[in-house]
Amino acid sequence: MALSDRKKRILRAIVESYITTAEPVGSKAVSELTGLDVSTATIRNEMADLTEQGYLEQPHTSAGRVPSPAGYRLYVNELMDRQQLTLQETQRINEALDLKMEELDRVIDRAGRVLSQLSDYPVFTMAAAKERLTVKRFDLLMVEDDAFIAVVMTDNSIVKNKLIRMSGQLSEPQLQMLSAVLNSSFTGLSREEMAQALDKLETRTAPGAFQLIALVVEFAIEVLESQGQQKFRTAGITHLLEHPEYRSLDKAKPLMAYLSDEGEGTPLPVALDPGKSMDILIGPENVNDALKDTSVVMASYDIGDNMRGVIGVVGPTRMDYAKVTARLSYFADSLTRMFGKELPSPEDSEE
Amino acid sequence: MALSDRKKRILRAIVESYITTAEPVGSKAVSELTGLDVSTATIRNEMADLTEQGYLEQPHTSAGRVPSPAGYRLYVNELMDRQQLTLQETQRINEALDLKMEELDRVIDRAGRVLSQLSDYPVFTMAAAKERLTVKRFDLLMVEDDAFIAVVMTDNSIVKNKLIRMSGQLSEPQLQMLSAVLNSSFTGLSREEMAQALDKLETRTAPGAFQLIALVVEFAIEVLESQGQQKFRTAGITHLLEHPEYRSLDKAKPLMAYLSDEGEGTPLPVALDPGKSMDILIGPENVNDALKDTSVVMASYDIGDNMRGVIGVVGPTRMDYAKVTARLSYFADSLTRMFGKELPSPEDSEE
DNA sequence: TCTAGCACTCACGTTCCTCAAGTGCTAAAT
DNA sequence: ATTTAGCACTTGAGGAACGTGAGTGCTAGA
Repeated sequence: MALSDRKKRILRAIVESYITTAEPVGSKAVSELTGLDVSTATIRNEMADLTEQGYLEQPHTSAGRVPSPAGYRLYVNELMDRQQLTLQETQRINEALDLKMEELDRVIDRAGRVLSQLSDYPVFTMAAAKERLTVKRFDLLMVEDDAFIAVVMTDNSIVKNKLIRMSGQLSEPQLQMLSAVLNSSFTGLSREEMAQALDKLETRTAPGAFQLIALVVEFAIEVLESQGQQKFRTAGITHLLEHPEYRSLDKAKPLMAYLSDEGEGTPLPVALDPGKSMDILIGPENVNDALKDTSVVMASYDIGDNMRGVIGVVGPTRMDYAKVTARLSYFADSLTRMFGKELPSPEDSEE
Repeated sequence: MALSDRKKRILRAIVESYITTAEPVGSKAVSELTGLDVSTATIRNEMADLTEQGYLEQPHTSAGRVPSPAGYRLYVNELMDRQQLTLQETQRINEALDLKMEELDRVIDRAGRVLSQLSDYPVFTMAAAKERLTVKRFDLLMVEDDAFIAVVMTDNSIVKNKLIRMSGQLSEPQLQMLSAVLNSSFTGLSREEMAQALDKLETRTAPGAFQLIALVVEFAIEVLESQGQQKFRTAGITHLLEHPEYRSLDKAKPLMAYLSDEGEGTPLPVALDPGKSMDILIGPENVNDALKDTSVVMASYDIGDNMRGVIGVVGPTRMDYAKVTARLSYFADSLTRMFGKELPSPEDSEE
């Protein structure tokens, strides 16, 4: 049952008013906002209909109306104007991203921070490998008599290194031998496969050499792990406090704790459908309990061929969807353009 | 003017009660807490004295007393018991730090998080080079026909690398030549000196080679910069909300914003005297406005010979100093023991 | 020097009331 | 059949009045 045009106008006015004021909207206000040339009584009737159809809610018998999740859903799907960004804003974004191409993490962190400032909501970011990662190449590099640097280059061209100290000494040819073994037996393997290959190798290799190889392979496994892991980061959580729905600490605390407990074992809040480039979850559509009264708008971007990131905005269900989606999609597009296919990774990595 | 023993006992009782309850303390409560065998009236007299001497304050005529900053100061300097850590806590700390020895940043991040959990206050961390940093050694490592990895090892044994792509091709001997130039002309120099040396080199080197050298040196300068920078990070800001003094958003917001605006240009909140290993700043003793009603307890730890870090706890002036100092100093000591002199860098070396 | 007692002060919680905003319904008008 | 005007009703917010209790300062006596 499609809504009449007038109902849509009314719903839209209510959503937009409530988004900005966070106060229930009454029939009089709607009449003024829509500019409809009908009396408030008529509007009340329409509002009663909308309530019955589940698009609006009443906090209590005699307050104005508030959009229900279904109302927001309809709004973002059909009613909302795509907002234009101002020139300053695009500049701001570009600056944040351009800035001499630092390492991946930092760029994304910075992106999160700026997006949060532009949207007045907290922002989270996440990045993870799409598929299986492998080591493309090992290099060993003598630095002192009793130490060498192991350089590991992954599939997606991330390069990491580690200084390895030995008890004995090692000659250059011996090192080359190790390097040859590593490159022939451990490239192109996933973590589990590497572990298996290492087991097999143990029996038919001299213990001394095996020990060194094991050290390097363990390091490589760590690298793959850290790349494969989803890194969850947040920025601008304090923006939450600016919105009246989080004035009460009981509301704010769980969500803030959830968001700020970054890094360590955060149960991932979201999974974006591979097809979509942008997704909106409104209130109860979120699985996680901490997000039940919260909306999440998120977009994905690609990092090289083999990784994908998600950047998202978190706010009250009455968040300003039009504003947020505009900024978010611009960000995600810029990030993809920046990290996209050709240049598969931030070239510098470190440790 | 030294305080009488009884006055000290009273002050101490008031501070400790107020620390746990966050409620003004009345004469009756003091009488019970101290176990002094005098009437409440006597205690009232003593409290009046203490108020006059500036160690206590009254929120309003007829509430109990609250410690003034001077009161806290006296408490931390003379009255406070050094708390013992429980076995579980030390284990917790050790686990957090041990955990297979990841890179420096992560260890410190994790340390901050655990310390925050143990103390129920937000924690900040900072690390910076003590003196001038230089590059100890360059290595160039061919990876493909048209790309090589530049490995830079600093003074304090931090190793970073970057993949450098070229337009043309390069032979192994040519690469060795570049490496020789870098190691002879750019090691042991500070950032500024490297920039100068690069200028001088330009005139007497072939343009192609010079361009590659410039890329590597620029990278090296970036590395030194990033090491020299003070990295300000925080953990557990939401703990603030658990304390009644930050119930009102007007109080909580500025401080939280200040703390959570990590990374980017945070005006550094603190500078620890080089001599001291632990320092306590109470309320107005803080220079920064956002910290005026806030106390900071911080301790320093050493990272190798050339870097020093600060880890600190932020909370209301009535923070539980005894508890915090105990945990903090244990952390700082452990960190120093871990990163201290001998093994100067995050890379762990295996025996 | 300490104590007991007393009058005084304030913040806080409760209750009660009013007020304004907004509603639903009905009856008349278009 | 819709729309409008009018009206009675509901409800939360805000404010005044009030009692309560914790805590104080002061004074007089031990």
